[in-house]
Amino acid sequence: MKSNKPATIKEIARKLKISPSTVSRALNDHPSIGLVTTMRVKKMAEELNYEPNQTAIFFKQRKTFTIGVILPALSEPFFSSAISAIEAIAEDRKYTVLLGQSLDDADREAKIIATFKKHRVDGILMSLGKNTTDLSFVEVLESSDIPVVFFDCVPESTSVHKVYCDLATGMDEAIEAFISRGHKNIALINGPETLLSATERTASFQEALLKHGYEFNDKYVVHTDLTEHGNHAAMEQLCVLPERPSAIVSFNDFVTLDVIKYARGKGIIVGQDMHFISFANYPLWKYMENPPLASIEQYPDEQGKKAAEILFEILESKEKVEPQEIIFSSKLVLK
Amino acid sequence: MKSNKPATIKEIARKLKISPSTVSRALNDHPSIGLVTTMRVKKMAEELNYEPNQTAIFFKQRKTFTIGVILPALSEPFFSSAISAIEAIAEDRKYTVLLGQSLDDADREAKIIATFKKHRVDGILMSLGKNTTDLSFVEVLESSDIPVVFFDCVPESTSVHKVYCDLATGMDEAIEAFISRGHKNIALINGPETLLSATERTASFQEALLKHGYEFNDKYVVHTDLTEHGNHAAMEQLCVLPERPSAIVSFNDFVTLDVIKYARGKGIIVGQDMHFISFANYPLWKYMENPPLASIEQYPDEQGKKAAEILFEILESKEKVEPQEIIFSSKLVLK
DNA sequence: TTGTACGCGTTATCAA
DNA sequence: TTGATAACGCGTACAA
Repeated sequence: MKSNKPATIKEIARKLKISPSTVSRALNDHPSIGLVTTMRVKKMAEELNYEPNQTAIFFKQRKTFTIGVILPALSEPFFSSAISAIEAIAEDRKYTVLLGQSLDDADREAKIIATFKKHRVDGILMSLGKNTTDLSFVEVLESSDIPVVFFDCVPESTSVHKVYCDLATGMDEAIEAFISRGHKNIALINGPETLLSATERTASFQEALLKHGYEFNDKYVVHTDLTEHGNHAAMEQLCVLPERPSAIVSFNDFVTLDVIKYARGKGIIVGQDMHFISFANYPLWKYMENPPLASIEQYPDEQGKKAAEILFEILESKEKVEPQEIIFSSKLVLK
Repeated sequence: MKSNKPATIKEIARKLKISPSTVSRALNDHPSIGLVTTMRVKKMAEELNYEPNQTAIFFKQRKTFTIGVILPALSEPFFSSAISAIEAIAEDRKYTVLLGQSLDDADREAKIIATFKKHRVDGILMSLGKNTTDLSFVEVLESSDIPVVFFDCVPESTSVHKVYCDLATGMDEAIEAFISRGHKNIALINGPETLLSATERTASFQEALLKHGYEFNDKYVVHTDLTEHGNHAAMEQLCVLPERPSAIVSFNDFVTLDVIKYARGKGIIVGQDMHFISFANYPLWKYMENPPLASIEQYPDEQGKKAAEILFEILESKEKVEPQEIIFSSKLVLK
């Protein structure tokens, strides 16, 4: 078995009776070093199983070739897609990905950021947790010269880099799909009212209805706290309305899953008595016997890819990069 | 806006007209430093927004407080559960997690290992890809003093640390469940024959049948390459048998999803004409209208947790830790 | 109680 | 073409 202390430049130099700097240059193919010397050095390096100590190099060049990715939870297929795209880009650029799941907990989020900062990541990609209100960390990171690019769940501020999906286009297509199929009573099961993404959904829901000459009735907008119980309760609220909706847009696919299950329990036939469209485009709808009518794709991989590209653009550019805002259009995908 | 060059110990020392070593000690609450000095130093550190440069510390102590996790794909809920458990343990110990997805590609796997080695991770947790045959990297890592703990998909070697799930117990329970419900013709849709995990399944399938006094007929064992088409083809093979099986154990939940869909297309009613059990315990079965009879839980989080604990035990112990082998029992979970 | 000196592995600068 | 030296930021043995 080999020794566990990896060889260093110094050792090579000693064995060859030349100076460490010569060795360093030879290994880096510096033009000033003679061919013979270079060969000898490389041969010896090979023999001694030399491997550059990256921690020393990182330290010296003040760069770790590491980016941190912070997201709510990998259990959501949306985020596992996103991080896969990010990892692919990072690998191309010879960067490594540090992982942090916030689990929608602002404290955890803060901790992860602190850890990443300690580890001197070169940059951060982040999708905010649902409960994050304090965004002061952005400035802290900025003052440490660690760029952040947000994706999917992004802050309102215009002075940050962000990549996200415009919900309005998908919502509009959803409403249109429902209307063209003759639905009169269209409801929205929305997330907690405290969420920006929820208020956006309500706004675009209302707008889409009006645009198509429909009335907006706020009785048809209910809210869930996104727990199973909350999802069922929201559905219950809609079911007891005098004119029960026949078409429902819901906050996301997870809500729809719960709601469909609830509906089944009530004897409501999905795809016949009641139709669903939700956000996210959960990959397994195709296996369901009675899937929703459609899902609104938000392109996690495109978002991750673009966010990563922006981050690397920032890292590779010497000048300050102006805050970028990239907006993808969400899109209705029929099932 | 603050400067982007974080303050160093030297600067604090200069401002306070004391030596850097005193500052260092004060910041680390070294007992020999006077209370007043300590206070002054800390105050100045605060003012200058001092943050220890971890890359320097990592470099010096030859330790990065980083572990690498290599797994096939986060899109499998099994692995996203596992990595979440790992991340939780790592966070406790103040370690950070570097992510690498192999996508079942041996070349990618090798690349990731090389990258992790360059980054001088303190240890590695790994679940092998389906196509990995060359395990020589284990010795290479060992010679670099980077411990590896395998989980779930582990090598056969007895000289490595590994945590995995014994498939036989779950298989036995599955067969028993089928038999007790009166099934005579029980089939197995297995993965590629080249996979160790597939041969294991066949062996335990056979064993369980014999144990219950049933004959083993290899016509009832078919193989799929795990693509959608392969899954359908395997099912087709079973359907054309003279005595069509009424109960099927399949390689994993993804295979079952495809197969159930196929069965539906053929007018076969799942849970009536045909019953399924598969490995993995995919979390969304509960939303399915006609779910499989049961799923065999393989405890990704327990596996991840245990593997991480072993790794930290190795990292924290000064002596060599003997190769550990932890085997969880898989367990049938009725749906 | 505090300061001096050194080293971790590498590379850039300057000198030879 | 090569070598000596310094520096990155920190911690610590040794000296005072």
